[in-house]
Amino acid sequence: MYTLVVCEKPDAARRIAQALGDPKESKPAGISVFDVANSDCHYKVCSALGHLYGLADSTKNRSVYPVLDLEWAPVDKNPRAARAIKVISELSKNASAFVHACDYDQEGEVIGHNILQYACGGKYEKALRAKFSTLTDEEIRESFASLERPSGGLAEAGRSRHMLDFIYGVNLSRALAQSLKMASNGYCNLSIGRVQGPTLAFAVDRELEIRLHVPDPYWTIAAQFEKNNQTFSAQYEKPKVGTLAEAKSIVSACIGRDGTVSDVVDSKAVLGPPTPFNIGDLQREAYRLFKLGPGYTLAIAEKLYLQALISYPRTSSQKLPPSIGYGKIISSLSRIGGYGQLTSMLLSKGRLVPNEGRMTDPAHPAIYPTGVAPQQKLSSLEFKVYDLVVKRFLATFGDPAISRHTDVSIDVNSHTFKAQGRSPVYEGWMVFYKPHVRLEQHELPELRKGDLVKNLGIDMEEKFTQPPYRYNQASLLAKMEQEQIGTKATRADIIATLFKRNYIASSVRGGIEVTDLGFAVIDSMRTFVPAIISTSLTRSMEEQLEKVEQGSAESVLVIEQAVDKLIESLSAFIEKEVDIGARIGNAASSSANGAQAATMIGSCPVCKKGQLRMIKSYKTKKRFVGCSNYSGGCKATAPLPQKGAIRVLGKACPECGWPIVGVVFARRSKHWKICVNMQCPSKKK
DNA sequence: GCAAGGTC
Repeated sequence: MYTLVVCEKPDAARRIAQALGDPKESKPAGISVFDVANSDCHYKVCSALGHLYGLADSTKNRSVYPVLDLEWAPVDKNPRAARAIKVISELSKNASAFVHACDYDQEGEVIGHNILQYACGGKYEKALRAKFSTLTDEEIRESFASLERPSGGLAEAGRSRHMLDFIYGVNLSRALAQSLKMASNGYCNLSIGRVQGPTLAFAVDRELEIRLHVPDPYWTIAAQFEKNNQTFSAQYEKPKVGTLAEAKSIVSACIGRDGTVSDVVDSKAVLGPPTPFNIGDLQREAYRLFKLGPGYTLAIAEKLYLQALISYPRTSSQKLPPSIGYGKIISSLSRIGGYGQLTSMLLSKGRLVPNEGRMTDPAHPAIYPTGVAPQQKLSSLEFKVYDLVVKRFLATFGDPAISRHTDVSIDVNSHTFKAQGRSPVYEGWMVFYKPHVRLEQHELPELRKGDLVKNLGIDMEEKFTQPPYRYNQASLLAKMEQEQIGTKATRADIIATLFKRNYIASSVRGGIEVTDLGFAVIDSMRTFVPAIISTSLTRSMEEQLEKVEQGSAESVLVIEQAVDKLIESLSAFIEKEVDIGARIGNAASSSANGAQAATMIGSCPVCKKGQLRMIKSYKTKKRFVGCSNYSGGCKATAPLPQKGAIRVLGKACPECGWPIVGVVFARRSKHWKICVNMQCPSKKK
């Protein structure tokens, strides 16, 4: 007889088995099972692959809604998960006891609960719960020494969360699709949900801010001074001068007059080392440095993890417990090409203390390199991410960096100008994080209070207040983190879904633009189901589920209440269904033919009415030329080269009348001028 | 061809 230990993922099963003793691994149906026999107990440690059970629609018909009758069923489309269920189910038959050892959080509780209930024959309440905050040997042993009955409330809250998300998400998504069908018999893959809604709304709100932005003029004034044959510049004390008259009067008061140093303040700025990466930090940094999308970064990190080069990446922790063995990892890294010099600096430093962040994770520490040397050659992007993880890890052990700041005030005819000097004193941790960071260096001449400085010139410049920046993938993900919607494992996916739905699109500079379709969806939801595009739905859901967890609310009632509200919203929605569908249909077609991304390149020689525009196809993501009179029946199109920047030259081809565009490549190695018309007689020559 | 959440 043995105790069956159910874990959330294979990696966790392996660590738990190792912490419990000396495991023997077997692989029935390709699923790892670890056998650990001690003097006093015998464990079989097995593992799920995340959720093995999910909610299923009992009607099985996607055009029917509302669907409120849900059941838990094995996840389909994942043969490995199906095999895991089979293996666990088989192992449960001869088990005398059960330990629920999934991640100690709400989803982990659900994963283990469902396996114990559905695969092990209703063993959840009889099982014991292992509670750990990270998978270190000590914590695992401690958790197994103090096993308790599981909290049914936590599982109930988690299962209700699945229900609520399904009920809102699936039904509203179907309502959107159905409205389109009622209006035009069209079909478009539409969706909305508790996280998609607010995320799209963030982008919409930003888009509106940008559209409503009125540029306000202001003036900046800069002065050039000289001292001891060294020139330096200083800014007027007010960084923005509001009127032209004021700016002019300042310039005319100061022009040609030398200045006097009225104040010199020396200070030391200390910049502490960074915290170790959690997945969000890594995604943001990889975007900042390499312009890698968060989903891509996650995929690369997983690959590195599967090659044992880095620790488990899907973590929210910014902690590095000593049990991972700092010294051992750092000395192993010293044997991997290029890190020797950095690691020896750290190893000679004596005590190693990482600068940990505030965030924690129920199962894993922050992301760190394992010290294992890459067995196969990494692709250039894989290497970049790996190298970033290594350098970040090393940097967290570094000393604070120190920089000297010199802030100088210069008086010119009773006007004050400010100059700032920055000089590095001590690089500290930045040495490990090169080339991704460096101390600012900006020298000023030696200046003392009372010194005279020669005025070499004063310039004013008119500027305009800028609209806020568009979100990019990294900043939208950061906004989701800030607003606490989605999870570390799903945020990148949610953004990818919004792209896939054509709700948002990437502009040339990486900014996220909202398409007409995105606007139409948000508009309809704002009118009929405002809760679904607001973060307050997540907040109130969390509150309700907290009560379910504590046992002070019935999950059935919480779900019923949500259903009532949804039905109310849906009936109002259905009344206006045709109008909504028409609006969405129009928006979908304008998004699909790329009306937003159009750049005019010349007049259309075919219909002689429209303008030829450069369009990015939302389907193929490729650019091409199309006529603005497309809806009026002009089908003039032409392909474009997919690489290089297209320059609008405003010239028509003398042979055929189609526009000629320039194609410029980044390194200026090539430069073409081409007629876009594929059938142009000039091409036959 | 619908959510969000796990994980591979």
